[in-house]
Amino acid sequence: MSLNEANSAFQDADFADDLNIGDIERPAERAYQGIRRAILKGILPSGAHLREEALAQMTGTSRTPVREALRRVVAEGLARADNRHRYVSDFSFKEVSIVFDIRIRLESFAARVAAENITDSELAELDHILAEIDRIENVGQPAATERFAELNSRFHNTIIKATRSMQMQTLSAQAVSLPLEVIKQFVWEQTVNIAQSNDQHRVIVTALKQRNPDWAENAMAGHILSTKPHRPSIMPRG
Amino acid sequence: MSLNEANSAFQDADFADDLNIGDIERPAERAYQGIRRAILKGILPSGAHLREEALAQMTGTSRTPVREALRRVVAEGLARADNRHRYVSDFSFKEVSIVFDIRIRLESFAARVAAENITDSELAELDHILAEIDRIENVGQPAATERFAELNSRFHNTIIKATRSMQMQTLSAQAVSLPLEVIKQFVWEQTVNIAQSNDQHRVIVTALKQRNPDWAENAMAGHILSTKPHRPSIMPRG
DNA sequence: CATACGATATTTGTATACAAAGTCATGTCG
DNA sequence: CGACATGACTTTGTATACAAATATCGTATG
Repeated sequence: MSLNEANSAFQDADFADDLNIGDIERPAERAYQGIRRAILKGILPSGAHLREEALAQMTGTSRTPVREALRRVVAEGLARADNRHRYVSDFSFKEVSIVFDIRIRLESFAARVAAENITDSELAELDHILAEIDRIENVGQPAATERFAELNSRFHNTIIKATRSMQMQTLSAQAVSLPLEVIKQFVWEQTVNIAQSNDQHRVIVTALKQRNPDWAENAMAGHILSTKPHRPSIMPRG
Repeated sequence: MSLNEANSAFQDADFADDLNIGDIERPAERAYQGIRRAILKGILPSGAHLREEALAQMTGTSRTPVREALRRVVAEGLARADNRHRYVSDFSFKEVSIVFDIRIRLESFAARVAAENITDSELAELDHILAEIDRIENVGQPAATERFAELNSRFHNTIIKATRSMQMQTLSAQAVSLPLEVIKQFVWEQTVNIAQSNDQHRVIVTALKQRNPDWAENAMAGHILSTKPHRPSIMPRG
């Protein structure tokens, strides 16, 4: 077994703590979150063979929810299907870089469409998120970064939802999940600038309030561009 | 049962012929292709509740492969998950239009990346596809349209593969599947111009041969733009 | 010594039984 | 008469047994 080293890592340990899935009741969700987090935390490294039985044990479920979770994980791009097996995707700098370039195009277009469809209550929601981000303290601490990641995610999702397009939401969810999580682990700790990011958020919201599609599109593109990693050296793997 | 009318449509009929899944052996593939085609052919109309047991009967398999197929269909955007149920997506003009706009951005970027990574053998493959499209006869006949759709699909997929990015391939597969199939049914019969389309293909290949990213990007954008439906009236549903 | 072959073990695919959750209609009580 | 509790029914969720496919490894053979 040439890929065994990848799995031997979770033969005898209790990963419920490590994966923070201890309090997730529904097996399908447990399996999904468990596999997802194991990949993102590097417990399941690039190229690791995702064996159903082993993952069922790891997440404390059975093969059925694991199989469904694997479908989702593959659809998200975190794993790839090959023949009948699945393997953890590689998160080389080149792959992450391309996903950012795709996000720039996808989300800036979303901002354009949103500018023409966003409701007042959604704009209020964005204002609220802006204020919450401003209130983050102890910048640099893991808790603060975590909090920002969550609010930032809500900010982007609110705009995507404001397009009123299910297809846009489906597609974006997939394009966004990879970098938002991978980068949170590898890049943000070192480079994220919450204040600067929120300044850009404010510009985007202003453009949306003015229902100015061109400006919204440009502002969103600039915002994502500014978070795109540009040095291969900051990627620890690949 | 308010949504029963959607399912009563396939209670007593034999859809194996209609769906052309008679010769697909593997249940998982049978289920997937069966559901997919039933949606695209309108047998399962927008909003129809996708019941596992009924679909298992329809495709001649059991619930397990149907559930996996439903995951794929949802990930592709052909259906949406809501609570614990799944429903056929709506293919309103607005949704199809947005997917085209996304494709323009996604695939033109793919062409840009491909220009820097494509191999000589892939360029030869593109030349071959071009020649095959030129050889299509009886333009206007369903068989010719079908043949063009297949070759056109191969043309676009070859370029996406030439980006050398798994993430690009994963994402594109989903963005492309919806319109390429839906439009084939509703729009192309009326508007596709094979000769004009292949002229555009030739320009794209020339740009790729010259390893000119800007030109490749622009040519691809123009090509997809020219196939985008711009009149709501040509969409029969939604 | 390399290779082809076949037995064995491993892994995924499929079907199905049962559990859980949600829905709807009915009937009872305020 | 209306609100709500109750229970039957429908549908999805989960676990598991078994089938099929594939990989692995030892052995025999040229």
